[in-house]
Amino acid sequence: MNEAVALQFPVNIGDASAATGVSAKMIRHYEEIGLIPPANRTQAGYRVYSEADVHMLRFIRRARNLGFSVKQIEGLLGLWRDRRRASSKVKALAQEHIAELDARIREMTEMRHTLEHLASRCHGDDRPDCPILEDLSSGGPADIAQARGTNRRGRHS
Amino acid sequence: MNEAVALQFPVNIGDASAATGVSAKMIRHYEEIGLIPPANRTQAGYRVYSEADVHMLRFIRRARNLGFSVKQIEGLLGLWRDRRRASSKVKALAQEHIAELDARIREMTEMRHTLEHLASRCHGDDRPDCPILEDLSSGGPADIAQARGTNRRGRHS
DNA sequence: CTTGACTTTCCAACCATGGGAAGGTTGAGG
DNA sequence: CCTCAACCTTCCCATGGTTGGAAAGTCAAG
Repeated sequence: MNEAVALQFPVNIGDASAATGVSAKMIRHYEEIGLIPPANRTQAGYRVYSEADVHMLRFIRRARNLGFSVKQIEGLLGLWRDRRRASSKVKALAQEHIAELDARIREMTEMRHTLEHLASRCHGDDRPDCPILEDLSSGGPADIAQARGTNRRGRHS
Repeated sequence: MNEAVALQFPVNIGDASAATGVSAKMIRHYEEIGLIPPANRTQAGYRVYSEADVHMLRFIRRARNLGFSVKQIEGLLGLWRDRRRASSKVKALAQEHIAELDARIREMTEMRHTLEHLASRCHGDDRPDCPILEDLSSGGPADIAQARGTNRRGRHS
């Protein structure tokens, strides 16, 4: 149905956006922060995008969908454009990102775990007592080291 | 060693921070956004915190450690203070948050999966060919519906 | 009094994104 | 030719949670 009527290049930002799934706002933003080079302009000042530009935007969206940061995408784009790149560099970037994902997943899984545990012991009825609040209220296992009893200039003598 | 010299209340923001693990910056921020009531002040304008205040700040930090948003903590604090609360409300809040965690974990796990798959097929040597870039460059399975062939006002006639 | 560790407020940045205002451009249809 | 809607432009603001710094005031110890 949406047979995609094959847009003819170059296109305006709206078409570029629709063709790539990157919002016009974000396309401008990426240009502003230098992730993509400044677009060509019509005499009226409208940005115009070539097929290659659209290709690049799609690349960016896909990388974002995989959770790469803009910083990382900058690197990926550089490698993408460099036909003499070493695939090891790409792989390293990917693995760096995988490690980040792992860290975040681990962190959140731990939270989920603790929370699940607490919730499972909460009656969940109209009585007020609740292990969740009790834990938050006073020191579950996860507490942070205490320091500084009173300021060095404390009034202790 | 850090036998915590038992600070005497009320305390300054620095001591409150050290005693709770919430940075002074964030304590002021929480006050500003109304998560906590405005602290009492000395004549000089220094914020002072009672033992109860410190308790509340610890509560907040623990909730944050579990990944609750400030919005959610607002709710938790309300329930915490309400001795006639129904534990069901607390549980509901917790489960709402668990669901959010689940969603994010699922999302990131999926990313990790895809990425891992691609990375495993990348030689990672000095040759340039790399399935990671190839996938980003042209349509892995995750692509977004295309719309709008050309603007409605397109030059098609 | 000086020193330095504290405190205050204010302003800005991060990251990625969205919202909206005010104004210019385009092209189709009347 | 004029009007109207749908585009486009730039600009500023907001989100969420946190950190950073600057400029200035306070406080206690030496």
